[in-house]
Amino acid sequence: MFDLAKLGTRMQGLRHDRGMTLAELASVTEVSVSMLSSVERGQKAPTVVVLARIADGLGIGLADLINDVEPRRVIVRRAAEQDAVDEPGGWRRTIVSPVVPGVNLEWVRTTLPGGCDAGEFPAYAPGSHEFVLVEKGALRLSLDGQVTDLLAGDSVYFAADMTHAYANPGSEPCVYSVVALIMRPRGPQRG
Amino acid sequence: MFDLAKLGTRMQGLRHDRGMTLAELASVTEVSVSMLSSVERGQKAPTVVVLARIADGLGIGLADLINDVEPRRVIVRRAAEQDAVDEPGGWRRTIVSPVVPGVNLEWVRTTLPGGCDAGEFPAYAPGSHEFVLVEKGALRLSLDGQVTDLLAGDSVYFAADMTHAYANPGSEPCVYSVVALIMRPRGPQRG
DNA sequence: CGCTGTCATTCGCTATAGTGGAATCGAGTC
DNA sequence: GACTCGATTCCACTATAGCGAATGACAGCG
Repeated sequence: MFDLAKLGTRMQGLRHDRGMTLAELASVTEVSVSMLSSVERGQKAPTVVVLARIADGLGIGLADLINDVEPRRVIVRRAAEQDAVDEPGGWRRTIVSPVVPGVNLEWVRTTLPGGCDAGEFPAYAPGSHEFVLVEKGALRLSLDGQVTDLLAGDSVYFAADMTHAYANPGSEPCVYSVVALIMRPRGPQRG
Repeated sequence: MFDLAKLGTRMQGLRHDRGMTLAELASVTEVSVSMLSSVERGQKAPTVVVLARIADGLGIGLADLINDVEPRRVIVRRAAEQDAVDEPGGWRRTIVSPVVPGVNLEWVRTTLPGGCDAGEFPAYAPGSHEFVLVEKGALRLSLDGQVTDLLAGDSVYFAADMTHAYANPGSEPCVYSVVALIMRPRGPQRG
């Protein structure tokens, strides 16, 4: 069940952080003072439209307003800037998936020696997906420059239309599998 | 202004991806069919409470439903939070792939004790594909009754619109991964 | 050709979100 | 004390979210 009280508390905190009164927020959001007060007290459940106006008035995204209300079972990292170095070494990759006509799925199992960098891969066409499972050791995954460290058992999904690089930051070998659903680029496209 | 039509379209897409009807989603979410239909068509603005129930019924976070501007790009699942299911018979399966809206890919890693039979799975809809990689031990794969024995390192592809059964004929444990691309015809589906 | 089952939409009704206003209740301040 | 300011709570009222049931729409089947 959705925790209205928690949402209200969070809303009030954000409003106070900005030094706003209910009346001020009301004039910005076009939501009545009484409604704002009710929502902050968890006494009424706003519609998404009203909540979106409130979030906008607070200068944040609607999802941000909700994110902390719901316990997050996953970690989200957004694409940032591109910043990666590549240097191929003595690593080994195994193509697991047989080539099947009409199926654009690739399954590659890779073993990276300690300290080895598998290099950077270009962004695929939008709509491409990639899954990674670390079986052994540690893997450093860079997505458009955003670094994520993974240990054995960890798995990741990411939209593959961003540059992605794999490296083994540890000293012992790292074994990981990559399953990729690759979309063919439509029309002229680079990469 | 909040785009209700977009939210509705997204909701409907997610529901279709899961092969659910309005009635099925209604029974899971405790939201009436008519309300679901209205929201999908952008004709009504649900309250956060209702929207939270819908998101839950779709198996995603509320923020994910709302965050249409920026669909989730990166999802990390730590080893500690992997869903491990212990099936009767002493075998264990781990759902590797995070749930990604719009992507009907399933990645399951299974450990079968010696002599264990994981049982038979029904045929999926035509157009479904399945890949298997044996990491350790031996695996006996039965496809529409035809038996294939696999050893560590072996991999196989098969069109998943046939019945398929997994068993460990040896005495030592068998570890294997299955990547499945499932097409949704209709009706409830089981992994 | 109806009959039957399934899914989606529309319809009538009730519950409640949401408005505007006014009264009330603090805690300061002069 | 009187006055201000912000928040809360009442009120009457309207708009609409949300429900259950009826209605379409559309397939397969005799």
